[in-house]
Amino acid sequence: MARPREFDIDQALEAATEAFWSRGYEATSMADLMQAMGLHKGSIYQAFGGKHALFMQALDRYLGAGLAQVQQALSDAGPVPDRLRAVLHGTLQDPAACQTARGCLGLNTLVELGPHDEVIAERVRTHYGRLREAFATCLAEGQRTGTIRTDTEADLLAEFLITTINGLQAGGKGYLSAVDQERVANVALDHLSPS
Amino acid sequence: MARPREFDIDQALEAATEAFWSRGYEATSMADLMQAMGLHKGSIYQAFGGKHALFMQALDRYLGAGLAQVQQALSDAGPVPDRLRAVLHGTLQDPAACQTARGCLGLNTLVELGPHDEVIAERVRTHYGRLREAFATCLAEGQRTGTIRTDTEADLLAEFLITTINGLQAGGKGYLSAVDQERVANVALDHLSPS
DNA sequence: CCTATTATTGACTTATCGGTCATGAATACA
DNA sequence: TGTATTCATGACCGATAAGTCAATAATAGG
Repeated sequence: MARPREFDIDQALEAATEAFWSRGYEATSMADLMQAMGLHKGSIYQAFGGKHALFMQALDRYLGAGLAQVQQALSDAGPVPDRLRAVLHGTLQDPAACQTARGCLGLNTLVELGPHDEVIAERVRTHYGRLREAFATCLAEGQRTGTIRTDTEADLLAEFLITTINGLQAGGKGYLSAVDQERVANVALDHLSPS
Repeated sequence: MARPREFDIDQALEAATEAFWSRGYEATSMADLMQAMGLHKGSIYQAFGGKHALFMQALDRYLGAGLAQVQQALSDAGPVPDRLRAVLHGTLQDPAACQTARGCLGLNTLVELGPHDEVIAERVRTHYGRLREAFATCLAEGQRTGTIRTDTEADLLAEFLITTINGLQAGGKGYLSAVDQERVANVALDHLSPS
């Protein structure tokens, strides 16, 4: 029995995510967010509780969706190496093509806020933990079916892949073209084959 | 024939580097810099010309020193794999041990400012270009002496190594312990051996 | 229709941002 | 010693930061 909200929470959160994604946390002002979300300042504070709280909700939404996407791609049918290749290639981006190479919001946040914001660091930590689990499960399957080398634990190979992805995301923000990213990704993927 | 400067430029620049390194560009205020450098605001503006100009000089100094260090380590005596291992291990850091895991200022800058500041992006781009050259030269030597695989170009292997390093630097800012970083580094280094 | 409850709006507050500048101090050279 | 020149100092500036709040609007239940 009250006045109903005039905007969609999830849609507003997505708009906020876009803003944080392209500019980073510190460089995104409330004015930027107001414009991106199409809302007045008061509405944002009432619905989300402030810049930091808004960022957390946007981050959670982003990480959750990204994780689900990866989990699905990794549990597809088809050979394990193909799934891994699809996931890695799916993350690439051309810094020349995109006006602003946003990279991955998770990585951006890890680098910008990881060492200073313990609450956010915790979220990012558990996200990368889940990501590692997803990769490790897929890699273990590959090890059982003979398409992935067995002389290294699946968990470690998973961490290696995530490290590669993060390195590629970083390179894509400035000095690595999409083609070069793909070449490097293939080098990493080659390393997973049984010898 | 004028009043001499009372502080050391390079020392002040190093203090500024420390500040930018631990907090990032946006999150470091002029007040932070004043405290870190032990200088009054006017002196900083007169000597360096403003926050952005100061950051550029600090970044140049940092990247130059880092490149020289890597170049020296990569042209050491001893087997090529040992040199590469030394360089990779030299970049690792424990996020738990350090209060604030600063990572690498070059990577931090690439992620924070790469897509938005063309002047800085250019510096970072040429830095990573030189870094790739240094690694490629060392890797090519290893290929000639039989300690590095020859089925992949040295340039590509170099880019792969830099990608790994950047991924490790990122992981070290939040979710990867020094031990785990070392494990992943070893996986990447294993990939360089001839089959 | 009345009322309780929540949403919207935009003016307002306080603090801090990067940056400027007038003043006074310290030196080298004449 | 006088003077030109650069340096150090900190008060000051307009702009903008995040955040607050009182007034108004819109709904649901009674």
